[in-house]
Amino acid sequence: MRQATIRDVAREANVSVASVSRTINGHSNVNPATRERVLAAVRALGYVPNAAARSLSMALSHTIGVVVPDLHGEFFSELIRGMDTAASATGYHLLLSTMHADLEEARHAIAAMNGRVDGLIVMATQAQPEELDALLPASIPAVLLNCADGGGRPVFTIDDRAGAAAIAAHFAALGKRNILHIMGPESNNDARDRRKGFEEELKRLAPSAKLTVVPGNYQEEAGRAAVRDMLNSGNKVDAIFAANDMMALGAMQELRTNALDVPGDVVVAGFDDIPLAGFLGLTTMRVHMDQLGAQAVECLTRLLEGKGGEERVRLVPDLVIRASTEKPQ
Amino acid sequence: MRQATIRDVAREANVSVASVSRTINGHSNVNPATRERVLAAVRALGYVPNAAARSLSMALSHTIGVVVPDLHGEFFSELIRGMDTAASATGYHLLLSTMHADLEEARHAIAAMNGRVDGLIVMATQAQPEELDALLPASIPAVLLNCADGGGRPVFTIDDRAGAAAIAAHFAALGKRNILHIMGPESNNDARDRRKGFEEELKRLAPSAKLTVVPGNYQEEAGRAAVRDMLNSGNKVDAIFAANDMMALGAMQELRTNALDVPGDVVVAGFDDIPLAGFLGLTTMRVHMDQLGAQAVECLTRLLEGKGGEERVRLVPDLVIRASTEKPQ
DNA sequence: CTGAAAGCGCTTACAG
DNA sequence: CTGAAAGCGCTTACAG
Repeated sequence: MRQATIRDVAREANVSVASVSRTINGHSNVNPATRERVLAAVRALGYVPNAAARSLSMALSHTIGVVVPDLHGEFFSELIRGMDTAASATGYHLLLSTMHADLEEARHAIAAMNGRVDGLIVMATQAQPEELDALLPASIPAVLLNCADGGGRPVFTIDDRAGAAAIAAHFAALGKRNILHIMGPESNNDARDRRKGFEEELKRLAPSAKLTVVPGNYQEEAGRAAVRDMLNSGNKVDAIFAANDMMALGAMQELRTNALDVPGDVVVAGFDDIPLAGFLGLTTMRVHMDQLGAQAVECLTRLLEGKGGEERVRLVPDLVIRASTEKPQ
Repeated sequence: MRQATIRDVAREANVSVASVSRTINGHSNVNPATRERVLAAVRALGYVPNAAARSLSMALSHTIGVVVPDLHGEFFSELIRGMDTAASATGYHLLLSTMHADLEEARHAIAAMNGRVDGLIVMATQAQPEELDALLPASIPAVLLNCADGGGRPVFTIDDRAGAAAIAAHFAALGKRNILHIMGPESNNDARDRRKGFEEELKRLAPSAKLTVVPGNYQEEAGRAAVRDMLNSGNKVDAIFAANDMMALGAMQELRTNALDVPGDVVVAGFDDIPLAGFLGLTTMRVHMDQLGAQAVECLTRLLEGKGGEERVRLVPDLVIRASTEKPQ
């Protein structure tokens, strides 16, 4: 069955399409009697305005285009969920595309969004400012996620350095002085920032502490291997910070397998706060991806309403202390 | 900067908009020289067609509207991810809305999609067929998820009964005869189906087995409580099936706390295969929400292309045997 | 192979 | 308060 259009309603109510439009949109300059006739016709025909036609006419879609590398895992689902919450709270919708870390795909996705969105939220982590300029249409505002440099556009990021620094402060407060850091992949921005933030804060708060950094790959086994190597080398470590929870959990298990007590002999901390961390009592940094998504949407809607928007927001993760470290005194 | 339109391109290339349109859309009836001039103008102006205008003109958006109750948790994120994979493989986009189990919100979301989507995928689990008829526009096809009755529309569901039956068969094959089922909330469709499927298959394969069913609420603590009650009552159970993984994990922990061996004394199985289940070695049913989403999208695109579509697909979960039950002989 | 024109379903000055 | 008309940016018969 064909959807009724505004003309069908106008005919049914014996008025012009202009009057139907005014009634639908709640304009005040409509005679009450006319309004009633129109509303009756709307009900009778089950009329629902065509949003695409309205967008075209008003050059406004009340839709936000979202382009992310992937949709895999809690990280992205929380991000999208936060965006959805903030968007629907302000009457916006979400048009979703994945780009698989491929700028060509991103270009395609953004082209397909032209005319259907009022603004964009794009996570193109590795993109350079010039690439972003080529990618993003100059005609609509865009907010970036986890980009090093947005080339003047608002950027929202998780503050990895501040997060890692919080772990360093926690270790320092516990009096730990022989510390192992299991790094994430060297090629990974977050991994580098976590290491840097941890190292700098530790140096600042506990200059006498000894820090050993070993490579890792974010997998559980890397955490286990780091502990085995440590034990073999005879290095007397009293605290371990792994760049993510999976490696921290691997380290924790391996310590216990070797009859070391956590947190009695060695305290362990991770990063991300995956569900397993809560279940197994791992101290970690909780990353609020939903808040990041929500804030990005709010920034974009402010831009769309011409109310400006922050330049760069770094969302600091929360330290969640659990049984794998002691509570500070 | 204003986006260039097809008229700008036509002027720049000194042709009519019709020729620009034909070139853009790869029609064959364009003189090569004209085509080149047009393409040059497109490049020069950075022209990108307005997708909303095209949709309106062609009455085709190549977009699928997705309405789900929520975006929380792995369940939904996997569903959306599966949809995205299938959609982008066939050149479709996803317009996303959440309805929070509220039919009025769903109506609103669907109204906002009118004219912007070619079809709908809706998860309105509790909706009756008449409510669905009132909710869904007759003008475009819709595919339903996890609905008991789609009122003639295609419905895609997880086959909870078959999944639970697989656990029953597993227990029967292991020779278990004194069995406890920890149910999910009575009000929950899935929970009821899981119980029913388990009970029927057990009766069929092991008529002599004794089955005790106790209530639960999908929380870890309900699993623990069920085990405590069982131990207090002196009931000699040799197998436990919990309606979801969290309760199964609670039960497993509580058994071990009480010096019972899993799977030696009691085998335990859950449902869902959450990440924790893998980490802690819980036997469970793996639910492929991504496949469900992908199949729903494929069904809908087939409908859109007039190629019909299945009426009702029940996706059977996979039995994943881990250390919490023995391997069958 | 090409262009002028109508049409997709809306909104909004403009004139009355 | 109301309607005829132009316009949003496209596509597509139609005529040439």
